[in-house]
Amino acid sequence: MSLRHAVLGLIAELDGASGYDLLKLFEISLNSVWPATQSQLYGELGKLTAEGLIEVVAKGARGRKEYGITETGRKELEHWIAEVEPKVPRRDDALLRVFLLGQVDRERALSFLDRQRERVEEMVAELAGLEEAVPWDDDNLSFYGRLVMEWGKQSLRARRDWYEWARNEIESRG
Amino acid sequence: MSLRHAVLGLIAELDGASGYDLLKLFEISLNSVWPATQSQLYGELGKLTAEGLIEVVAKGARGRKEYGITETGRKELEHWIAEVEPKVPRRDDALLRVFLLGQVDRERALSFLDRQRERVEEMVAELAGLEEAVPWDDDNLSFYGRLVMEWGKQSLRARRDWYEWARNEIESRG
DNA sequence: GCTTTCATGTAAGTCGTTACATGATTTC
DNA sequence: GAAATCATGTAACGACTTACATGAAAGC
Repeated sequence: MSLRHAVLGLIAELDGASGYDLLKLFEISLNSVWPATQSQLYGELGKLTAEGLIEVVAKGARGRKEYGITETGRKELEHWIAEVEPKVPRRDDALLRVFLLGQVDRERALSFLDRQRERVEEMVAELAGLEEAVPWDDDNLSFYGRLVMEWGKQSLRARRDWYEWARNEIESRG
Repeated sequence: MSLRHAVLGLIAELDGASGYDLLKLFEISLNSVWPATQSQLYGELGKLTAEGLIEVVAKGARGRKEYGITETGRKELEHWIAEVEPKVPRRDDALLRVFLLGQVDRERALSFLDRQRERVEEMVAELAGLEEAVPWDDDNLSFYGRLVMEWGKQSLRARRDWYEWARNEIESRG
């Protein structure tokens, strides 16, 4: 049930937006935190409207519908942000492979870890590039977006270090 | 498509197992990497059998069916581990909240980050306790399980530090 | 006039969660 | 004999992905 709060939150931050606006904003801002497809988005907008959390505040050209958050929606959003405990994501494709690494021979295991470390390094570089490219403002979206991006970099660096360590553990194993 | 490889991998490691065996093993070993419910498991065993990646190798009391991995299954497993690139998990409930933290007042934002830092600290302690409680063997499952657990601890510590840093960033913001 | 961008909607299929349903065997 | 454990299966619902489908307006 997080997509709905992502949508609700962006509509609140933008002070009104269309499905199309949101789609663009998801791509550039929420893509690494809570991605959403076009089809999911329009579906959710329909449900949120039906439940009275958002409403159509204006209609534009080409069938454009601009949504605004309602009082009910704002309450739900604030409640979700501050009072609902987040669940910790657990599923991790790469770690599952590490767990099962005993099923392939030593050479392939080592090269797997080396390759993953490289991939992570590329991702760090990409993020750093993105950080420079983004025109950081001093609004809330920029401020909190920067915090989130900082987490992205830190966690990738931690992952890189761990891959290196794990590789050495395997190499020095009997 | 990772559940199937988790199942395949555990059957290979155990050298044969029933749905019930796997259910128990998922709970104690894969719970923090790739959790699965009973209903998912039995469904996947059916599909894997139909596709010839596993087969029933023995039948026991109470309708018990023991599965073994086939040659096809083993090839698919090794291919998936060593050659299919893992996808990086992106969705993170807690980070989405941080991104939208401008929607609640400063006080609630700070207390949110404090509470999350505390929760992470509890999780670190829990993991450390689990690590001591587990009877570490010197088989592959233990060896690689330990590597994965080490990642769990490192990433939680990184997250804790970040929560602390982010809190201070907000506090010192104009 | 043609292409791009804006703009919305729906359908099919997979994956995951929760709950229901049933029964055999072992342990106390 | 009752309770716990072993053991499997299915149904309903929600979330996510991919693909299909359509059309209006703006830019060149």
